[in-house]
Amino acid sequence: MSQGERPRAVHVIVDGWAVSTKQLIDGRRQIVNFLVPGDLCATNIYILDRADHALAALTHARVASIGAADFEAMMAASPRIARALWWNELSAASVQREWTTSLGQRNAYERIAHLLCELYMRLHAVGLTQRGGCEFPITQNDLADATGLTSVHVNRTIQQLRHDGLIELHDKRLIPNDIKRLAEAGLFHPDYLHLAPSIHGG
Amino acid sequence: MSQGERPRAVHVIVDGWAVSTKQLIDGRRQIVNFLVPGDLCATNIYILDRADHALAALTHARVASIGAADFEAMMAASPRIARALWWNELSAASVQREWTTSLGQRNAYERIAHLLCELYMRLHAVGLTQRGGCEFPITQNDLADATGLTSVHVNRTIQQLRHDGLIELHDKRLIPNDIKRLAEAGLFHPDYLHLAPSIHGG
DNA sequence: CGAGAAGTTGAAGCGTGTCAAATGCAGTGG
DNA sequence: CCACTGCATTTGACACGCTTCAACTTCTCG
Repeated sequence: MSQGERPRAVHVIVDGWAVSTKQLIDGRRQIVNFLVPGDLCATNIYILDRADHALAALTHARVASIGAADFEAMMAASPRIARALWWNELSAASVQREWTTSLGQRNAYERIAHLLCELYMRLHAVGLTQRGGCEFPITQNDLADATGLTSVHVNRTIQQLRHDGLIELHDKRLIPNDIKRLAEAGLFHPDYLHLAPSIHGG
Repeated sequence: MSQGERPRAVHVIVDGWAVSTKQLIDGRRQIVNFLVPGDLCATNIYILDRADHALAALTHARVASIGAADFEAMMAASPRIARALWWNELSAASVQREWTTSLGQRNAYERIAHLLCELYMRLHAVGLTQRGGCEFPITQNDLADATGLTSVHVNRTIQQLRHDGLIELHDKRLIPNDIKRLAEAGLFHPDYLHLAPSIHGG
């Protein structure tokens, strides 16, 4: 999906990673969210005009699409589903506020620590961590676009995190060696993710 | 409403200004949105656990509250209202993404120009502009907390905007002298606000 | 008329950006 | 199997936007 396009369907990431991005007219690009398996996106089929952000796959990814009509029918048919969709939208908004806060208040080191924490926790919540680590196909360039830093500075900051024993990061895998200290370093507090309630509403 | 509190009601700003803020454990504060008359907030009564952000009045303000039960009844009773509320939530999310982009990609000058543009347009959309200007009760300190800058640098940047003839800002009033150039300076494109459709859905 | 909040100013320092080049690594084709 | 290509990562030197600190001024309002 491209920025400015009229969205036609709701997408669910089945497999793989994707990003949601916004682009300024002069080309600067901001990644506004990472999407991992289980994540919904483009719920804004309700907003009739153009999409304000773009979606792109980071890895080879499988994506399920639900047409607008089906989506609305689903919402109408089951209050339980409607509620779950509300819940999903609201917790996505909460994550977006946390990103705003990160970019506004945290420095490079805290920002990256926080982002790594968030992604690890989100993957953990959907059972996608193994042996204390997780897949991590994000390039330092993408991290730069997500954190509002340059890739050069991202590189230096990651080296610092490694040196401080907080993470291992290589071969597209992230291992938070000391997730507690990583969370402290990033002033990370998982509440904003609103995780845990696998069954919600009713 | 405080961060960490269990939200009880949906609020509507009837009159006056408010802010939605997030605070880090060490005290740093980020303003994640400004709320002007007509704005809804704390729709997250659906998220059962704690509020991830706080609400505070900036000026003397009148606020209407809708209890959770009434709110849900309203949604259930009228698909039209439900749809409007969805629309409201989705466009709020869009604004939040734009803020993320601002903090990540725009420099101080662009950031402030963009924010002033946004607020002016939002006020304009609800008929709260007069003679090419609008009320502007936001202190430079608040602007700093919203843009992730220091108040000192906000001050200098505003002086620059004044000097460049883009705005007048005094006595709690903002006058965008040249809104077109201000928008250009802030790389502002109003699409993300999803304004205009006063009657929506159906 | 006094006191606190908001706005303004100057000088110095630091975090992050910029530019440029080197290195490593995976895929491709000869 | 090796040259070739392109992308991701790493490194160094230098520049600059923004912060910090501290003082001063101007407003607001009881």
